[in-house]
Amino acid sequence: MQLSDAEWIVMNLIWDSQPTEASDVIAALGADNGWSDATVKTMLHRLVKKGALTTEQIGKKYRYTAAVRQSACVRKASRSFVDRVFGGDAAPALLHLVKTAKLSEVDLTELRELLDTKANSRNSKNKGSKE
Amino acid sequence: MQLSDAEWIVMNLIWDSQPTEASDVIAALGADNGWSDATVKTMLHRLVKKGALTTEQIGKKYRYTAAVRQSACVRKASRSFVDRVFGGDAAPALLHLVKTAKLSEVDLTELRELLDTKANSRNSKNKGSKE
DNA sequence: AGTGTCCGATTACAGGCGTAAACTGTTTGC
DNA sequence: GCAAACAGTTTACGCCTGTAATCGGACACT
Repeated sequence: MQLSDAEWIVMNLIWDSQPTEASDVIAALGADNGWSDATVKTMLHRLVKKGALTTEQIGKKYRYTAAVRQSACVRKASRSFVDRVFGGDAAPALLHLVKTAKLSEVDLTELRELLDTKANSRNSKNKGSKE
Repeated sequence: MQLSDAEWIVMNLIWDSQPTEASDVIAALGADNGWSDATVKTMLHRLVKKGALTTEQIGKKYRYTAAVRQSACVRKASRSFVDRVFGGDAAPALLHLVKTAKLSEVDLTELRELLDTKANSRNSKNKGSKE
């Protein structure tokens, strides 16, 4: 599922607080982004049409629920980003992001732990090709 | 400078081997991507028009040279990626990428060193930003 | 019951993108 | 010198995007 910029904004909101009604989305995004009602409605409709959202009719209103997992979309977008900007090579991408990002100490610690984990698992079982 | 997918492909090639003539780009990208000559020409033209490339006429041919720094485009694309997918928060982006990326031991080491550097510089010049 | 209101659906429209053919002018081989 | 090759410019076209107005049906209030 490829999402456009604007669609990401909508989906991020819905992933955070699904199921959601259109009015909530309209309120939130109108305030945050200055989109008109009509624009948000269009977004919702397109997302339903492309299968990223489902609607269930509760009484007379509809509730919107994500039909695609956020993690899957994130994975896809990340790969696409690394592919296009770094030619598919994740390491320079990471280096770049670390260099430019503002990271809290907690973030740094967490990242280091993750790297340690990766290094260890590599050392112990370095024949598992399970990705 | 915002580059589209296809434009990234062209620009990455040119950054790697500038200055370049159209024929080289056509040859490389025709082979790699199966693009027709016409398509590559269009890309080059559009990139010139949007200011990402410059042409200098050497004799009768033109040579294409990047007019924007790769690093600047990378920075912009990275920010845009983090913004759209992770709501501007770099830390989850990094965690995700580290989790899913295949990283060599060299990559891992390099990353850890970079993290250490960041942590140290933060500790030494910490002036109580409490956020 | 009529009218305003809310909400989803349909329609609109300009600009970007991927893809490419056609046109034009120059160079070069025959 | 003329035709083929080459290179840059113009034009084309359908789809996606961002942005939005308008339509149409159901409810709600007067």
